Amino acid sequence: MTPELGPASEPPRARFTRAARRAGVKVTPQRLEIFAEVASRTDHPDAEGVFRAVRERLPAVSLDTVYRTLWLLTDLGLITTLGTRRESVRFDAGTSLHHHYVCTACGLTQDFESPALDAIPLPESVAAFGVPARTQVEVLGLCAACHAESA
Amino acid sequence: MTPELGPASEPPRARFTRAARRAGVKVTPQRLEIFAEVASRTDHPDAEGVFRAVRERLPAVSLDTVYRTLWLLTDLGLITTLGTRRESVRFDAGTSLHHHYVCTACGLTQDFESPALDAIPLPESVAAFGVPARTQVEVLGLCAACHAESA
DNA sequence: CTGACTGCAAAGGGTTTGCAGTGCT
DNA sequence: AGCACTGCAAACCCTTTGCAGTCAG
Repeated sequence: MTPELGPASEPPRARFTRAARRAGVKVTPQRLEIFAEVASRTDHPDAEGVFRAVRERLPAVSLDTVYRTLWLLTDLGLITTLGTRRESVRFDAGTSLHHHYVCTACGLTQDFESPALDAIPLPESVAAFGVPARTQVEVLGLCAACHAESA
Repeated sequence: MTPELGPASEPPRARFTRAARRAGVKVTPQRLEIFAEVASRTDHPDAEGVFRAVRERLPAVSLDTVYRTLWLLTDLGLITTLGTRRESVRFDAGTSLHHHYVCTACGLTQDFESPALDAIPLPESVAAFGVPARTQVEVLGLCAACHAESA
């Protein structure tokens, strides 16, 4: 699911081209433009945001191509998604401080507790963002079931 | 947005009743049942999952009441949502290892880097879940703008 | 050339909302 | 008794899918 993220130094278009050739998928102007857009941004745009930006250079792109391409890039390991995957919102009775183990393949989220992780010191730079309330560690990986399946 | 999570020891129904009285919202069988359900679970059900479970005790509940109640409980600070809020999926060109500062009010997510956080030792218990790939720290709080607004 | 890819439009699934009736306070 | 709350059903939004034409390899 996330084989490698590749060298950050190589220009986006070249990186995509190499990854696409290797995976046997076609290199199209839409895909180049979409990857270049995501790679150039430090905020975390959703599909709509990418669409609006890419449309300025490629007026004919369609939103569904943006979606298809973003998931393709995810499968190629060139980008990742934030938070839980393409699922519905999940709720959590916040009765105790805990951390999450999230399976990147199926989205299964399991809690674990760790007094050591509860007390992580934050870098000072965080203060610039606002007022932190709590800190959670998110461990991303494959769950046992998905790992067995991919073997 | 998340004033307090309250004592975990108090029974769920009593906790909800106190919180509701204090906030001036009504205590209904549906709300009691929905909160009791979420509080009793360690997995992270979505609205549909809560709905199915609650329906066994309250056959007449409707899915939209479950939604309304879950967001009410979130506003009361009794439960939280997992991952980013009720938004669309966001994408991230994963070029470097970074951590996230997430505003619990507006969902704004900002990256920051911290070599110290990159190297957190994980507790051994995590190995039981599967094969970890990477670890990210998620700092939850208000962003500067939302904090200013709530003041 | 040929199959993968795109754009279009319509379907899909999760979530929200307007309304009239119900029940908590 | 009054007003918040519920259930119903329709609306909504984001995302996905089927199809015919197009283009990269």
